[in-house]
Amino acid sequence: MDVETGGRMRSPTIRDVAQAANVSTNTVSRALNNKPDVSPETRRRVLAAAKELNYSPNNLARSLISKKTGTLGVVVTDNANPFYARIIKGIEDVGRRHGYSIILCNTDEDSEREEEAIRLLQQKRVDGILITPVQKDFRYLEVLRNYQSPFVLLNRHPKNEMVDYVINDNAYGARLAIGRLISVGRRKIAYICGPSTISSVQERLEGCFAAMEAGGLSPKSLHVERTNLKMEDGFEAMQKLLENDRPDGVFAYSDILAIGAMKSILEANLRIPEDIALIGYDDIEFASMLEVPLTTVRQPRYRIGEKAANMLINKLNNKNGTEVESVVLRPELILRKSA
Amino acid sequence: MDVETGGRMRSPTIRDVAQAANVSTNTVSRALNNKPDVSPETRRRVLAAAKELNYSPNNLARSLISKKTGTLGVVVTDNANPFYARIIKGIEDVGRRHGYSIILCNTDEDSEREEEAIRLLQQKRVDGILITPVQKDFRYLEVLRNYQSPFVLLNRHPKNEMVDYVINDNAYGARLAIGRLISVGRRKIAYICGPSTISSVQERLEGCFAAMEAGGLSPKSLHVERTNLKMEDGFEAMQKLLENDRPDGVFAYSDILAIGAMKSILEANLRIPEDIALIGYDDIEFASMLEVPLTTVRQPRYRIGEKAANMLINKLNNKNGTEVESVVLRPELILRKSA
DNA sequence: CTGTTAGCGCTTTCAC
DNA sequence: GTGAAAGCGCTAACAG
Repeated sequence: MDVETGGRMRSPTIRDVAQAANVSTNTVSRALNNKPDVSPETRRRVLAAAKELNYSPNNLARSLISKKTGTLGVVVTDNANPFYARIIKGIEDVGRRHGYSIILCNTDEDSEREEEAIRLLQQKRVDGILITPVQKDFRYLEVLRNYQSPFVLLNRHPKNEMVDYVINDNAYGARLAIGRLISVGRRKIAYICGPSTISSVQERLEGCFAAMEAGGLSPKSLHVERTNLKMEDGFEAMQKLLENDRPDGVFAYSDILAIGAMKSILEANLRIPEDIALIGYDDIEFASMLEVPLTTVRQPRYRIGEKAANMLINKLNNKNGTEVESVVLRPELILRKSA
Repeated sequence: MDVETGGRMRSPTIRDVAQAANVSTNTVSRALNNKPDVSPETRRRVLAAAKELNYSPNNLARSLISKKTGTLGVVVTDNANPFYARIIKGIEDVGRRHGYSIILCNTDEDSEREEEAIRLLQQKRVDGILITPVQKDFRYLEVLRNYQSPFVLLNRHPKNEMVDYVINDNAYGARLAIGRLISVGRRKIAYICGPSTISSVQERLEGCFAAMEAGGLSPKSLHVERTNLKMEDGFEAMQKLLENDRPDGVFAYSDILAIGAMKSILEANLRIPEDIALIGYDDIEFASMLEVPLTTVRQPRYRIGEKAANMLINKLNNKNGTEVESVVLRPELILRKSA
């Protein structure tokens, strides 16, 4: 309900409630915040007045004083990517339980937008930030650090920097994948992946090399096909691979890329896994429902979100002092039909 | 960069900048906001000082005065559902272009949480709200209306109420689906759907009836299988249908339900579409990549988000006065293998 | 128990 | 052009 003042409507403030209840604003504040030192009778009157006026406290004013907004910034490359969508869900659940809401920003893998997003969140004075960095450059780290509030990195992290992050063991995951391809007799193996600046891309690459070595194949023989991270990129990358020196085993950096690759393989009238064995990464919801159910390396996506949110909230409460924490979750190979 | 005051660090305020530049806070404000009446030299000094101190304006204080937060609330049932994920993306894109960020809230189809979310957004003084109502009751409407700011409903809307909303033509979409099932010779048709309180569920049901009639089948013969909206619900609903009086054509309220149903059908060693033709709704990204590529009714998900965000922002700018606007987008049938 | 005063960081009059 | 003063809505510190 709004309050009328000379014809203009405005939402009721604590002063309106105070007047209605015939007390000072201070008393209203204390009654509404369940502080002691308010007589039951007064409290009752205040509550009644607040309800009557449909009063809703203005968190902006509160935050200005408390220096806490109860808001976390979440920066990802694309909220519609099922991988991130699920992580966001984990963050939102944990956040809500602890009284935080989240402001969502997409970067679409664009460093400019990433920087804008961080600055914006900073201006809105979010209490902390959860971010999957674009990693085309390092500006984000500088901007984040100039900001006095805590942040936790998701999925990607800079080498040799002391920052909090939650990732999965990318090298291990890649070893599982390549190991599987080798164990089903594949010798001409390709890795379809994204830009080399992205830490998870590179860590998986190193895992690939290690697994090749361990499997008695020359790491040099691994065909690394670089592209971007959209489904179409996977499609095109696979087409290239089909055109020259077709592999018999393909490991894709993500399920999204794998799906693109799958499309390409099937369109070429080749069979999966008979002609080409295919393995993805992430285990998004639909991996099991695909035309060829996808063998993939599962990351605990929801838990990544949960864990990161919990870490951030602990930091906000100043648990564990200023100690830097990194969490590496273990992925697992999910065998289906594609490899 | 932070400012030190007796050992305690705090982020720099406009006063710190003013001191550093040897001007009043007022002048800083005007310089930073590109207002006229600031000499070039002063402006330069202010900007330099702000940069030096790494000053970031506090939007809370600004918003307290301007009564605008540059934030929109987005309330959906589940951000990880690909249907909503894509709508959110549309909202985020439009919002960002117009200077709005978004606070994301999930309800998980729970009216309590919906009410909490709206109240929270209200306290945070978001400029407007975009919401897919749970529609288990009507409290949300009351709460939204008590709030002085505009809102736009997504996908679902109450009957006989003057509110702004963006939906797709559910009855039309359902007619396309049922029409298709009939045209491929199906006579025993089932509709797997959610609770009857949800407007889109009922509108599609009415479309089903109309299409049955038009196709020469008794509307009464439509088997309506009510369930909830998760994939497992689709699975279980289909199992029930298989057990008693198996249909030869199934229309599912959503692709998610259709996927559950598909699993159930294939597990029973029945063929799609030979034994049972199956049609979904929404056309989520993966519908075309499923084990049996899904025939479905496509909704323009991204555009729903875009359109709703644009409507809301127009209202905020007080275009179109106070006129209530409802937008009904036209869905289309996408023929694939399942029907 | 309750009211008064001051101030969070900023913008907006209104003087000068 | 620039500064001083007031105030957005609220809470914290201090009186009484």
